[in-house]
Amino acid sequence: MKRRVTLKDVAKAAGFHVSTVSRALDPNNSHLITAEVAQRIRDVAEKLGYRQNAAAAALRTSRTRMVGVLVPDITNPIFPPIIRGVEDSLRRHGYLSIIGNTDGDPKRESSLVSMLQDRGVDGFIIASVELEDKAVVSLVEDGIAVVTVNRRVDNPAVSSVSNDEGEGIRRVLTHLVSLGHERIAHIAGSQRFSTGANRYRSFLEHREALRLPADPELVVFSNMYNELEGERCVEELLARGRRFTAIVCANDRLAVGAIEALVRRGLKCPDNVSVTGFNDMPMVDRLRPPLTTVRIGQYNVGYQAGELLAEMIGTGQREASHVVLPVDLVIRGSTRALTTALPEN
Amino acid sequence: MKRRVTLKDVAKAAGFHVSTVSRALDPNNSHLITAEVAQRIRDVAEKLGYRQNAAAAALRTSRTRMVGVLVPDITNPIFPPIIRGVEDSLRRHGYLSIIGNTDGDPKRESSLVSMLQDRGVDGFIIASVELEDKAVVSLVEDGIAVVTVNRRVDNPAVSSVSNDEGEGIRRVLTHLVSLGHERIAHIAGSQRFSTGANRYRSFLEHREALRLPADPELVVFSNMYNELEGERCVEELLARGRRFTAIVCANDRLAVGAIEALVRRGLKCPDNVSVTGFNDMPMVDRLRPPLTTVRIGQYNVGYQAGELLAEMIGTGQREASHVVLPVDLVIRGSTRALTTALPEN
DNA sequence: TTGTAAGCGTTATCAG
DNA sequence: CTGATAACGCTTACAA
Repeated sequence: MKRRVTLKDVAKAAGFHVSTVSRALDPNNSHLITAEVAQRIRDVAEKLGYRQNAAAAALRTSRTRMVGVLVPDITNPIFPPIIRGVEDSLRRHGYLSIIGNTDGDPKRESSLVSMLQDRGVDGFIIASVELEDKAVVSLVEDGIAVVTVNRRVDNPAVSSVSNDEGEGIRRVLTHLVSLGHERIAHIAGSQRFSTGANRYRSFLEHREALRLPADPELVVFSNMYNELEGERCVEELLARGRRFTAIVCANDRLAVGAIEALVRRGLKCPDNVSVTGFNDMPMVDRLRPPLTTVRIGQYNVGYQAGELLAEMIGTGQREASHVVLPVDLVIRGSTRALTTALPEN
Repeated sequence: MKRRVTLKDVAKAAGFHVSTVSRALDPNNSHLITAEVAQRIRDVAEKLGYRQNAAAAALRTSRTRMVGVLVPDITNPIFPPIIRGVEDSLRRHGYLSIIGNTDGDPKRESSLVSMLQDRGVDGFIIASVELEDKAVVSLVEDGIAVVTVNRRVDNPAVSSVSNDEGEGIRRVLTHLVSLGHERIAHIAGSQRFSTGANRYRSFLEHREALRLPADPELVVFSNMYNELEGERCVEELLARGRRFTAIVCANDRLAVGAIEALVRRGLKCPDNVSVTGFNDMPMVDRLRPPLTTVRIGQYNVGYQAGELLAEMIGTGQREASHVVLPVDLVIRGSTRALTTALPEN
């Protein structure tokens, strides 16, 4: 295990001073150096296998070229493509991403944040925020570069890249209406998250705009975005005894659970009840029935967040931006035109 | 944006020297200090909001408490649980994980490796290795701590944590035989990967042990672990015109593609052909039909790899270990007893 | 048990 | 354009 080659080694071998070598090797400063000297130095460095010691550089410049990426749980299929987008973007700018799983626990989140701050990350991309997220807001107030992705904080000072949830829900509802549905239920996401809150608000808004019956009993709130909650919410919906012919779910996992619960109760999707999701996560096109859902550009939302953060770090600019990306309705097998026979549950 | 609190600040505030403060704050050295002094210092540090500057510590000790985690593509559903296991384990030991996607490209892999070495990571967990992986072997030869996870390198000097592929295939085959199947095809994984090679070898081995017909035309090799390749392989299998009543696929994604191609050709699974997968990745229990597959402990394989790496880093021990974890057969709907009517394709 | 001082490898400032 | 020098914040012999 041999000692790493340092600037000093290169300097000695090349016959120049370390500071000259440092400049020659830094693209931003190499123009200060005679071109051929710079080239010679680069050759020597290459030959010796010189690699910058990132810790030393970080200590000196107090920039680590690392960013922290916080997600609730990498295991949730929605996040990998987002993370991938973030990483690809950030890597192009020379940043490495450190990923942390918060499990949606604010305590874990702030402990992770401080762990990453110890490491001196240059910024944060956060997918795990809640609408009221003190940790994130105070990060921003301290002048740290932060971009939330997919979700937003209820504070315009925190930059974000998110999806056009309103448009997604509008497209879902008009699609269902075009199929003849009127009594449409909603399994809402947790209102602690901007996604849950926005989709719910849009549901109400467009339900009204489309002049659909506004029965509050047709909305049930989930606590988490998972299949089990989807099942529970359908059970609750059925228990309320209101008639409905379609369910708009706040995300795909809820929809998957919802369909499962319907089947268990002898109701078929889409024959008896149409169901829609949100996100178009991997595999939902292969389910039976394939899920009608709103496609978000998962990779892209991550990529754009990376770009935005890189710019904030690079320029030192801390003015907040809010990027909202377009969505698409993907019509598949879980929605169907209303026929004569309506279920009377 | 105020200056960070340093040891010196704490020292001044507490009325001790920085070295004393450093020791007091380091659990490994605090025993060298009068207990109450140590406590007082910790209190002051806390009050001032002291956070260690990791870059400075790393520069001094040349240990960063970061590890590199390389996967082919985080977007592939098999990896998130593994990564999660790695991270959870490593975090308990105080390490942060930096994840990189290689896309299965050896060039990208070695570029990532050197990027991470620049950053001075203390070790590597690599899920993206091929059987002949020069980059990884030379890493190990340089004395770097490396553990491969899920896959192995064809070199016993490289530590690994993997699954009992042989047992998995054995269970699959005996299951199929118990259902009356005899002419069993195999869609093998790429032989560049230990998983593909092991599962293929085990297939041959147990096919012989079970005295099944050994028709080489019943094996077709995929190039990548994805659905499209599964489809292609089934097409090839059908084109060969040999009779078969079951297909053992080297992994779940191949199986998903295989079933799709079968359906397209008017063959039903499991009615006409039984299909098995490997990995039990998320969602395959919700497909139609739900996939019979071999369950590996995805989280656990990652966790164990993290433990092993942490130990290697901690002790400096570089002797290779090879951990092989048990697997389970999960019988679901994609396999069925052979009935009278055999398809004659 | 605590203090002193050197040095990890860079980069930035200042001279020349 | 290049060289000398200091300093980033921490750890660790060694000295007291």
